[in-house]
Amino acid sequence: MGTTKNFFETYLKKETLFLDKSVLQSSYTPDTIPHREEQTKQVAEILAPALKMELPSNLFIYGKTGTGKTLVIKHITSQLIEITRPQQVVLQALYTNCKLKRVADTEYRFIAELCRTMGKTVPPTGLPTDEVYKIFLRTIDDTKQIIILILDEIDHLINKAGDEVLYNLLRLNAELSKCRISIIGISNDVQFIDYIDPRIRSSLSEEEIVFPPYNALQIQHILRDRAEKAFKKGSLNDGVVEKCAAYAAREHGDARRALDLLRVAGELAEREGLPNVSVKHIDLAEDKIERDRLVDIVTTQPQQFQAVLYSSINVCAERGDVSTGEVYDFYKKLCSHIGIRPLTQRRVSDVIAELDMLGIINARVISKGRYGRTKEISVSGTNQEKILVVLKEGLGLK
DNA sequence: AGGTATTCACATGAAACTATTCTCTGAGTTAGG
DNA sequence: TAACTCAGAGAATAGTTTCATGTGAATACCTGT
Repeated sequence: MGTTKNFFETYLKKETLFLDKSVLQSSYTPDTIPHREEQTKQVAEILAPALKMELPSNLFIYGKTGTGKTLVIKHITSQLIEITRPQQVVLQALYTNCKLKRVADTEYRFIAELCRTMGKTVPPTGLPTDEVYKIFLRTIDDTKQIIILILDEIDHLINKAGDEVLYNLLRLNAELSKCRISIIGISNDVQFIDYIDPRIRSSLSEEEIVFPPYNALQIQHILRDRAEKAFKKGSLNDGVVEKCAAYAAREHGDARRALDLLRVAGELAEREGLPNVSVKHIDLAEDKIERDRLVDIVTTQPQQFQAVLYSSINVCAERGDVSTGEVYDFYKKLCSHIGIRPLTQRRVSDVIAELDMLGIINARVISKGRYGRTKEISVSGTNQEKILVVLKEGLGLK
């Protein structure tokens, strides 16, 4: 008790490295977006007609994660709304992230989500889908206005729900009398547009803008900008920003990642009670971020997934690369041991594929000729111990 | 030796089934006037 | 008679199971030299 109190007291007294940590968080919106002037201008030009109550073209934006797509769009739409507020032009920007709200991965839920952002309460299930469409229509069509619908990570939505959603959305304008909708799609996947119906494609991407990745220098610039606000003077050693930028540039110029890296490195240094962040903290930070990510994913997996993962790790530890069948055998024994009903091999095969997608294990299909065709499963294990602990916890093993 | 055909051990697909959540509807029930 | 309750029908989703079909290449099996 007393020691905890002491700890808190010294904690409070301890010098912090940060001035304002929130500057490094992904929710932070800077006033200016460096190295995105060109894109900002393009988007502004495309959306400008909305000011005169004309419908802007539909827009499609590509770019890898952390290239500032969302930032630019949010920035511009909020400015647009700011300007229109005193005038009689009514403009609304509806922003939906199709991935973050992982509930919105079917057509029904997606539309329901839109209704909810409009302030309507829609039951999560129980209504026919077109009923929800009607609710949405009625809600937006009661005033003369322009709506800019922003669909972030749209590829996610289409992958799960199919492209009919888009078709219906695009057709919506025909059924509206007072209100007009313009759609902005944002996607990480550059090839995504090739997979959807050409008719939808042409009307959805009347305009296209590509956000190229930042290069190392640009990331350095961004980092320095933010670091100046986030950290106290002189708390970053030489080379820290450079190294952060280099790491992030290696990963297709992801600025968000660079910022995370810097923030976590700062936290680590601070926890050690050091007066400044040094290069080695970047490495530690990268390790920590990866480990946290894995542990987080694993704990949130359903029990069956955990069981399959546990089996994979164990069998792999025993004899290196293994096949689906071997994992399945172990898995069946595990199930009877802990008393859960085993899934079919068909399902386990899918589960393994999904675990592979999550990056927890590696599975690739190989043919061993006469000896069949199977997945070759391996576990790249730098952080296995921690994951195993989590798994045993989740499965109720000693 | 060179060329086909087999064959293994799953992969991959599609459809159908189960369980669950949630709304809506209308019949039956209740309580108050 | 109005208000309330409650079961059942329907809509929708997640997670499987069942059934069916596909598949890459190491081997087995030919064939003709």
